[in-house]
Amino acid sequence: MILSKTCDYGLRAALYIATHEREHFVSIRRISEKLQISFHFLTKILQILTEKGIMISFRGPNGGVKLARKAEEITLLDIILAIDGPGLFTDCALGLEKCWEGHPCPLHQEWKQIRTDLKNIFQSKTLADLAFRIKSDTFRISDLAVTT
Amino acid sequence: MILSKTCDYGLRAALYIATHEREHFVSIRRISEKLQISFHFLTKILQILTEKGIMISFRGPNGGVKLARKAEEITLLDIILAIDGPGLFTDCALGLEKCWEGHPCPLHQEWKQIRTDLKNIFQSKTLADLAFRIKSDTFRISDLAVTT
DNA sequence: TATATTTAAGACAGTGTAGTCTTAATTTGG
DNA sequence: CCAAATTAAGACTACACTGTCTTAAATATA
Repeated sequence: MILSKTCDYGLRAALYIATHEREHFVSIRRISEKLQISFHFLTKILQILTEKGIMISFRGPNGGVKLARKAEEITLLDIILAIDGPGLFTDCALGLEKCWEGHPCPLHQEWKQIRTDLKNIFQSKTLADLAFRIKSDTFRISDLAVTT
Repeated sequence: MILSKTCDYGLRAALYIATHEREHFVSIRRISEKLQISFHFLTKILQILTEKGIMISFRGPNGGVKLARKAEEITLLDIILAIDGPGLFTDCALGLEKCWEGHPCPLHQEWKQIRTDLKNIFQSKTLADLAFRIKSDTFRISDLAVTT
């Protein structure tokens, strides 16, 4: 698994929110039901994104979470870095602690390229980009169909 | 972490063996000491590679393990598939079970390309390719220098 | 044949991720 | 002010991955 399950859920939830932005808060209960993710678990994940300043939360009736910035300004990379950290984009393919230009593992150059490609993909896609695809109804963020 | 630690260790051990091929068996104890990997843990990992037909083992004095085929004929992909399985090259970026051409997640196309690139890199590199680099002494398979 | 060497096999423990549950704090609306 | 709704926080459980240890089986050699 490239991304942790926690991160997968975080991304899916962010995409759900991005496709339902109407200036108000979306309740975590609703997201968890629509995406079939454990409510309590999702709450903890979204707390991380709130702590990191990617989302804003609000308690009480009509509370929930919403994106802290416009969906056009949040990339998948922002969310991945917040939840899984930068390891995916920095770690050695063979798991060596000390692997750099001057002291490379035998896969270093090729791996550097893959890591760059990976980072570029996640950085070049915003929540708005993918939300657009989801709204076009041919892309999905859950194993089951997601209704409004 | 892209590859499991078990897989990282398996790759490093295979590369060590490939750089020390002299037709005879290399003891796991020796590999574990040279690469600073727990002996018992490494034994279990190499048992997997033996079960999968990638290595051949032999018990008793002067026993150990060796490559079942020539280093030129074993790719990194062979070892990764044996230990971690094919998930890295098949799984959806968002962790969806049901994500395919007809029912893609919004990152499907881009992700497919990354998975292909990943697979190509691992498939195009044989143990011999990397052993050659290691012997040139500018590449390493351990955080510490590896002596003969 | 006896002993030392080495892998095989499996039980067991430690750690981190994933997931559940309960209680507290905040907010709205009657 | 009170009750309901909702996130925050933290304790707790389950499971997989990582790592350790012990015993068994196989092999070489003296």
